[in-house]
Amino acid sequence: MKPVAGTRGALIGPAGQENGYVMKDKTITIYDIAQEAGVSPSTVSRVLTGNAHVRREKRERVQNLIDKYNFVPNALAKGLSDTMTRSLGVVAADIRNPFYAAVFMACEQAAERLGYTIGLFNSLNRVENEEEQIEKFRQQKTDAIILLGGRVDDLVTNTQFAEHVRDVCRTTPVVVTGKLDRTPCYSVRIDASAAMRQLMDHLFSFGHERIAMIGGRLDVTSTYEKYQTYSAMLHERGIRENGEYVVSGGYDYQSGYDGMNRIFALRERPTAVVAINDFAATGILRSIIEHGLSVPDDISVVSFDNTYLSELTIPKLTTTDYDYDHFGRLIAETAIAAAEHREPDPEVRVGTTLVVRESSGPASV
Amino acid sequence: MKPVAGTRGALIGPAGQENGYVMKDKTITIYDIAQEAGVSPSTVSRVLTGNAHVRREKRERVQNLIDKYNFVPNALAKGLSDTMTRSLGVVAADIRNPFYAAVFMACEQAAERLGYTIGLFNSLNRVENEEEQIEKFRQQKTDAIILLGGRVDDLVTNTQFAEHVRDVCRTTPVVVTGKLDRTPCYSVRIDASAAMRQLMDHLFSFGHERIAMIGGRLDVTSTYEKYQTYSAMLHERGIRENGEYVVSGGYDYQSGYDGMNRIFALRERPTAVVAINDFAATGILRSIIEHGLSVPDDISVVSFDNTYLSELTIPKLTTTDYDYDHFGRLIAETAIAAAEHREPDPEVRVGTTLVVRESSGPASV
DNA sequence: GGAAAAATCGCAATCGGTTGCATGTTGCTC
DNA sequence: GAGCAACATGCAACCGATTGCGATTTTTCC
Repeated sequence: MKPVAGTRGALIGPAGQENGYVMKDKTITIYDIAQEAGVSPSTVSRVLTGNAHVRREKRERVQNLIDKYNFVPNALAKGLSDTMTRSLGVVAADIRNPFYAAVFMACEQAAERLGYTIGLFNSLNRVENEEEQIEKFRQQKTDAIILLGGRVDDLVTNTQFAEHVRDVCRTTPVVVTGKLDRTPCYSVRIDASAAMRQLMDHLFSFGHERIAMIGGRLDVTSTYEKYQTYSAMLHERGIRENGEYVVSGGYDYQSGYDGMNRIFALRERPTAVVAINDFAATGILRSIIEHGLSVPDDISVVSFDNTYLSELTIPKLTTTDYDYDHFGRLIAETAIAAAEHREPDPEVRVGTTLVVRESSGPASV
Repeated sequence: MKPVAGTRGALIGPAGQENGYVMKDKTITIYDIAQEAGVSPSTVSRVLTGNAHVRREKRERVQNLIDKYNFVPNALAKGLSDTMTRSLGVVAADIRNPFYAAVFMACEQAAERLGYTIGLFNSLNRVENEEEQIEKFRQQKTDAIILLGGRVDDLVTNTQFAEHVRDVCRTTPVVVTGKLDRTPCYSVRIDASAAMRQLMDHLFSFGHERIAMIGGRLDVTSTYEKYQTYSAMLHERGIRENGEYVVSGGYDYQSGYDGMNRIFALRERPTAVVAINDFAATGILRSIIEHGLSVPDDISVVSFDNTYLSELTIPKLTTTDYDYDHFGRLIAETAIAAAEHREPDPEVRVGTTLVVRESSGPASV
């Protein structure tokens, strides 16, 4: 930037406008305000931050100028001298997924209430991207970094990724919605196990015994926990676990659709299926309809997440809800508390609620 | 921040770790690198930015240290002296809406490729929020601000909002996906009129004449354009426009559902309905099913946006697609070009493609 | 009324970079 | 080998805030 002629704090000229073309106004600084108010920049800074004594008369004089010029302090400069930028960096696996969108929103709202700003980035689940963005946030000196889904959940690539995160943790607190072993970061996550329990209990109460589980990769922590619980609960009831009923895959429509088609290839089909999430459930619904059966009369379908998808399918889905506002708030609060060295609980799990809608019913004979 | 003892650029100590507790590492700066490399900070800066001559030997010496310490230049400091932060601020109406999510993602990907970072904020359509966030971005000195949907589309509150935006435009380029009259900001938007034309032609080709339009507020620019085209095309065909067939409302599931129920209250029902977007279409589908009719046999349903929703409904929706990657790229490129004073086209419209799926068919008798 | 305590407020350093200017160095040309 | 352009590199100012220190003014209290 070219140095401005004269010393700091030149006079504030009239807003620039030149023969039709918009001209950038000179950005005004505390020096400008200070000069016009006849005080020192320090004083302006003090009325800005508010935590110091300034004589009433001067305070008002300065405040008026601030209002008059619609002055906003430069966050970069502030961050530079403060070491606190009051900003959080979020890396989300895929913001198009309604689950992440909901969490992000809640998180962002909470952060905002606490006076923090949020930067978002989508990793699209590519590791390089994720690491790259974490670096970018580090450059920007965000006070904390939040990882929504993505690699934090993946037990396989976990090792090398954890390595990187571990490195980052040494300079910036990191909170993840998954589990990263032996890494000093905060974890705030859904109690996947409890959610599965609710779903299974619900199905049992309807007399289901042949229950399938479709979608999700077992190397993802939350999915693994779900499977563990699924398996355990069948055993508790003395029901033989049928390996063919567990079809792993992804977390989208197609995975649900393909998975259910696989199920239909079996000689004995289940009376109920648990989808890994609402998204997959929609694919499952489609497959069932295409096979000429109906939900829940022939087959019950339940899923996780209670995103808005579960209300717009036909039939509406029975799912588990997480109170997104609460979830998001916990994430934001944890991140901020960590940023402010208030040592938050390093591991928080949030509960779930069963939401019964139309897609589940008594087991067919 | 407490001043560090000694002069600038103390020696780099070993990574801090203390009886189990993680300790923040000292953040290293170009001064540290400079000292250890035995050169001046200017030189380090020069190898960092790359656009200056540095003797090969020194360049390598510095580069090695940068790698060794995994040094990342402080973006705040850089932004302070540069006046370019290479960051964009995005204010989205509601990121949970798959349309905005898709646009945002595309936009973000494009910006990233161009070396820019993105900050996101959700206005949830509340004006104060929107203005407040714009201010926040201004403080952060983002090089440009992008407004996705929200108030930029609203013709009513437009006046006062435009006032504010006009103010912002004087310091930061603004690009909107709508239309803001008499405001010096860039507009990149869907050709809503063309999209409607494709939908109507498609329906006409199936012999439909009694066509309803459900959802959307006429005081929103894009919706108004759609309605204008809808109306004009009926007239072209010499079809009398039935006022009761135009049911305005919101842009969500409920609006579609309620709107369609209203239609069913009429004595003569339409043979086809155009939903304001995929979201509303899902509600319409529900209403039709509940009335014991089927799509598209009894009624055809078409909509706008081609979000992933249109593929997971039963039946899958016929909609208009926008090539989101292209759309997002245009937005990002416009914003960046403006930021770099390269005067981009102030008004760009992106075309649409009809995607025929299962929800439309011949008019029933 | 006078002294100590408290409130004001400016100076100047600092955060971590970038860059114009000035001062060498090198390399080329003839 | 002289002359000159291009290259290298350091110094110091600057971006726009914050803040400790110390000087000055007010208040408060006996």
